Amino acid sequence: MRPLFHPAIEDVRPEAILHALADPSRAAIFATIMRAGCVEACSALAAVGDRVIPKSSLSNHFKVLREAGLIRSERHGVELRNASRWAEVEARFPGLLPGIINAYASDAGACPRDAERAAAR
Amino acid sequence: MRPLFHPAIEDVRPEAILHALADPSRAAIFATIMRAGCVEACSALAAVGDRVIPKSSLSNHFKVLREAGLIRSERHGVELRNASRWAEVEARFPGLLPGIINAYASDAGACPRDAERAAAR
DNA sequence: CCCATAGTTCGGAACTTCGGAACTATGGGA
DNA sequence: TCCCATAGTTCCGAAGTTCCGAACTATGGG
Repeated sequence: MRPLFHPAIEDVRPEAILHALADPSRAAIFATIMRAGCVEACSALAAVGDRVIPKSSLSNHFKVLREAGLIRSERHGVELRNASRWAEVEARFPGLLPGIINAYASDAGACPRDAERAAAR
Repeated sequence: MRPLFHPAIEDVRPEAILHALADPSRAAIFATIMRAGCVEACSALAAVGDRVIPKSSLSNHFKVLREAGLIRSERHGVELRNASRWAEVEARFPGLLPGIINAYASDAGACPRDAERAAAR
């Protein structure tokens, strides 16, 4: 458990980032870590929207984000603090993260309405 | 087979785009369609780098790109012509596609050297 | 030493992806 | 018209991935 693996920024691959953020829960977790002034415990994110994420799935989501090079996790006492690696990733792949985060943000407005429409059928 | 389904641009979801482009073969296919002046037959893309892609996998890749809203396919005689929906997607999610395409492009330089280094061990 | 809390690992069920073989659709001769 | 060639699609089994509950490990506080 101890040695949390973080890839060096030059080993970060675009496909890993896209794969990590192609899951809306993971994208939401990542967006929260970014917005939250860059440090957040895993358990603070146990829900996305109104959906509860089981601990084991959460643990896996964090692992995927970590191994994609998107976040850095450190043990602080009994909990894990997660910081986004935004600046590093932005330097390596300029425009990638803003594009993705904006896409999800602009979609968030459309999504509830879609859900209503779907429910109305 | 006949009715090729294309989502309306407002139904296109960011996670579908990320998922479609998280596969390097599909990203390469999409980049080629874009660069090639926007129209290309499926079979013109039967290889990515030096790797041959079987017909059935190719067909599936095109389907994923189509259903993600990234390309538009039309039958022209016996073949399918594929055009990228870049402008529409760019209008809906500004910066998303350039960010992704640039990330892959800037990684392409790093990749062969990585391969050499790995081979040298 | 024991307990509580925070995460990780394990393992099986459900889902996805890959690719070969067989199939369908379209157009061009003869 | 019939047959052939070409371009894609569908089917299906093997291999891989994801999800999540249960059991486990690590850390710190009585």
